[in-house]
Amino acid sequence: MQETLLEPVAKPLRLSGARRTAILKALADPRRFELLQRIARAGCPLGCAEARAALPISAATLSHHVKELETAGLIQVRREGKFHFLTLRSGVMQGLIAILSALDTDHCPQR
Amino acid sequence: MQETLLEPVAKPLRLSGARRTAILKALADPRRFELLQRIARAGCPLGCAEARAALPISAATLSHHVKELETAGLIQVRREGKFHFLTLRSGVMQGLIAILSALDTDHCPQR
DNA sequence: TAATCAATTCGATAGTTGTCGAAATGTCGA
DNA sequence: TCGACATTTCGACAACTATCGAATTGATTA
Repeated sequence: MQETLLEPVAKPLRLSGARRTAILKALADPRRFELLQRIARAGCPLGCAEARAALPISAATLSHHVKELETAGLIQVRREGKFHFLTLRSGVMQGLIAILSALDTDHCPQR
Repeated sequence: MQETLLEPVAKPLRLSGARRTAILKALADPRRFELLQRIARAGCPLGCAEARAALPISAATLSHHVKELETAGLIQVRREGKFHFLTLRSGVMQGLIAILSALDTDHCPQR
């Protein structure tokens, strides 16, 4: 791995089938999606307190969703003492988009 | 990526939040995803018999998945007498990709 | 009309998941 | 060390979903 760290936009990652499914499942929950949108719009590292204020869910549930997003590799969690900060991992999203595009571009000449 | 002239790719649809969730849920099942890939690669209208041969599931389960994909608007089912033929609705996928791209392009300057 | 085949619906079941409150863990400041 | 605060884990529960076999609907053909 070389110079990827400060890149705002990473290259599309190659995703396995299992990973693809995990990501799609993570995205398929409206609260998690909302959370991702907040993170994307936040100027970036989003504190959990802000996240919680944005979503009408308990701390336990938020923790659950954050873990799902982290496990799927969609976000990165920077843990600084008491607080956690959430950022997107953009290469993953690009990888997913690449897969979805392939579904579309193989389009048929309609019989 | 070169801009395409030959493909019957539709314009991206604008998707509501509920629709987006329905689509992501539909995509998040591995069998449904596999089915979509088959349809995409098939040269197009895919018969249910072929679909069934490709997936290790019962007719009842296939019927269930086809309905899910149809309800989400990802595929169109042309019913001709005894047989049904499946085709992609490509505008929907483009719409989803547009939404997912938005998640990514708002990327932060990694403070 | 009867038999046959494709697909759907029904009913049941097992597994998954979103949610919470309560308890536990971990961090920081006084 | 103590207490306040942030987050996680635990245990439980309700809702949802993928799956199947059996029964059903609907179309084609003998």
